Order: sequence, then structure tokens, then C-alpha cells
Amino acid sequence: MGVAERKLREKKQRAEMILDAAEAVFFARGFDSSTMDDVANEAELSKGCVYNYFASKNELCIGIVNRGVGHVKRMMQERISEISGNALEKFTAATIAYADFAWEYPKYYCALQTYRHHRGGCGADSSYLNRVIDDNNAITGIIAGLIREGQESGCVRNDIDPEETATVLWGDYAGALPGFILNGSNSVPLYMKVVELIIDGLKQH
Amino acid sequence: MGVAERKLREKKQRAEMILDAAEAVFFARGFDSSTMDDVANEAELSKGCVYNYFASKNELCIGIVNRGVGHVKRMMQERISEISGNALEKFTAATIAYADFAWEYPKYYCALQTYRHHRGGCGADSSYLNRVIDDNNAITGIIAGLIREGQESGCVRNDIDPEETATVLWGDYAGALPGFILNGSNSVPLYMKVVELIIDGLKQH
DNA sequence: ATATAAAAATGACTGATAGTCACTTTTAGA
DNA sequence: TCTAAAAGTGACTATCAGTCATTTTTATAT
Repeated sequence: MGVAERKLREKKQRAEMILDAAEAVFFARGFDSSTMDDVANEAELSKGCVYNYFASKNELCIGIVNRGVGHVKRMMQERISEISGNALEKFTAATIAYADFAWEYPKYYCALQTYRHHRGGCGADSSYLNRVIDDNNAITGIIAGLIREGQESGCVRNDIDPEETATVLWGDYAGALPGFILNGSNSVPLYMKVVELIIDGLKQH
Repeated sequence: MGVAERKLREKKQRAEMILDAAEAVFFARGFDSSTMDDVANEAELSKGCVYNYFASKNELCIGIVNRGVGHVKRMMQERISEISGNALEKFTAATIAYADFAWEYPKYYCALQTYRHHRGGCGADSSYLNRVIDDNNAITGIIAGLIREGQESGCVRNDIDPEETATVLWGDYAGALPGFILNGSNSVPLYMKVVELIIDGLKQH
């Protein structure tokens, strides 16, 4: 009785096909200038059918963001695993991986920058949105792991908290830096962490 | 014959009034959920009249972004002028000014984050867009000046270029970090500058 | 084979709204 | 008081996200 399994698989494939179409259309014409009919035509489906798979235009966009974040995570993991040096060298590799991601997949990088804008248009139950959040947490975890590894081996200062610092650093790279401040006044010290790092880096030693 | 002058002044005042109305509406309901009729009603004008002052909904939004960037510039200048210490202390003050801006004017801060999204919907001739660009350059200039001052007084390392570093740092705070990479392959070293700073800051000295 | 019910797909339709433009009102000054 | 320019109006249009009653396809039970 593999029918249910096959149907589930086909349903996922169809969703991916629709995302392929949405990607082609949005990347070519821009999100605002693209219509759901454009996406449906590109996917060779009716508009109503697209809505059976994606609740809204924003949800389609979050689906594309999800692909982008997946690339970032994968590239970081790959690059880190290629490094035999210490944690700081691995951290550098992870950072370059993000830069390379932006260079290799500029359209996905731009899509990532629209995340906050489209997030609001999706319900909290959006599976794509939740996958984006999970991958983002995974990336923060990777960086926190590197900082902890560096502290254990002695190449990274011990007066910083790995999780906090990773949150701020990755938020920094992802362009969310002062967004922390909006989360509450006790987030200001969190923001100051990366500022301290940068100032330490600026100093004449 | 002060009539022409008065008319010009009134025209600017009306534009500011419309921006006040747009701000009230967008901040209360969100940009996407607000209509131009909402803005016109709030301004106690007809929609057509609003369009005499702002070419599009996006242009209204860039007008609000312009106000936000103005606050950032002013706060940075104020805070720096209050510091009698060295360039690194002034740099810290400038950075805290940005954090305080986000805390004091969260709605403006959020508006700033929508800049890229609305920029596309404005022609290159938009006066508000050009003012945003000017203020942004001014802020970069302030930071570059601090770095140069620090280099001259010896508290900042000499192996970095003030303008380049300021561009990357302010882009970093403003959430545009890897955006530099999209400008061309020779921007990658620019991006690596702030990475080096952060890694230096992470190091065990 | 055939019937049947569930799943998938359709596309005409609706409601909302950004932006337009022909027209009216106001203002400045001759 | 007349005139021309500037400012303001709001009905109108074109567009498009999202809906839903209907049709088509598929899986399976008999």
C-alpha cells in the first residue's frame, strides 16, 4: 500500500515545482511586479491550484527564503568541515561561506533581505516560516559551537557567552543588528557585545 | 514681494503635514494594510491632492525613512559632541546613539528597515530618496572622520582605510553587510574588513 | 467492469485599492 | 472685476490577491 506515500511525495514535488515557478517569475520581474497568475502560468497550473499549496503570495516568498537559508546552512557546514585549523579559522570559513552564498546566489540573498517584510503576511502555522526559523537557529548554533570550541582550546576570549555572542554575530551578518534592541531594554547589552568586539578589533594593540 | 516665498513655505508645510498623516496611518496600521485614502482622510485632503505632493505610496514611505535617517544623523552628532575623550570613545557614543535611536523611535527604525523595499518603487529623481542617500553618506563620513582622528591620535590601528572601514561598519549597523558583495567581486575584500575586526575582537590577547 | 467518494485542479468572479484626470475652487495680481 | 495659474477634488479605471462552486482525476471497494 505505497499509494499514500506516493501521493505525499507527489504533493511535495508539486509544491517544489510551484516554488520553482515562483522563483523564476519573482527573480525575473521582481516580487511586486509579479502576479499570482504569472506564477500559475509558469507552473502550468491554475491560480486556484497554486492556492491549494501556498496560502498567499507572501507564503510563496517565504518558501523561497527557506531555500536560501538552507543554502547558507549547507555552505557553512561544508566549509567548516573542510577546515582542519582552530575555531577562529573555522569561524572565518563560516563567514566567507556567507559571503560566497551572497555572491553565488545573489537572488536568494536578496530574497533573504525581504524576509521581515513577508513574514508578517504569513500565519504562525506556516510550515515554510517555521523551517526558516529552525534553520536560522541551527546557524546560530553552529557559530555558538565554534565560539565554545575556541574558548575550550584557548584561542577565543572567555569573557563572552557563546550563545549570546553567536546570536548577535549572526544577527549582525544577517542584517538584524539593532533589531535586538526592539525586543526589550535588556537586549541593549546584547547589542553592545558586538560593538565591543568591533572596537576591540579597531584598537591599536 | 514675499508671496512666492510664502507659497514655497506653505508647499513644504503641506508636504510635512501629509507625511505626518502618512506616518500616523502607516505606524498604526502597517504600510501594507494602509490605503492612500486612509492617508488622505487623515490629512483631511483628497487623494488626488496627496498625489500632487508624493508620486506614490512608496515615495511617502521614503519620506518617512528620510525623517528617520535625519534623527540618526542628529543623534550621532549630538552624542559625539558631548564626548571629550578619544576617537574610540566617540565611536562608542555614535554606536550607542544608533541603538538609542532604535529604542526611542522604534517605528522609524522599522521604517528604515523597509528602505530597500520601497526604494525600488521610487524614481531616481525622488527628492526624498536623494536626501536619504545624502544623510547616509554624511553618517558614513562622520564615522570615517572618527577613524581618521583615532589613527592620528594613535588609538586606532593604521592598517585600515577610514572611508572603506566606515562604509562597511555603518553598512553593518544598518544591516547591509553582505550587500557589498553584490556590488562586484572587488567588494569582497571590503566585506572581509569588518570580519577581520570582529575576529580580532574575538581573539584571546 | 462499475460505482463512489475523496483528492486535485479549474477559472470565473469579487472586493479592494493604487493611481489618473477632467473638472472645480482658490489665489495673486493686473 | 477679470484672468491665468496654482491648488484641490473625487469619480473613475485597471489591476490583482484571494475565493469558491464546479469539474476532472484518482483510488479503491464491490
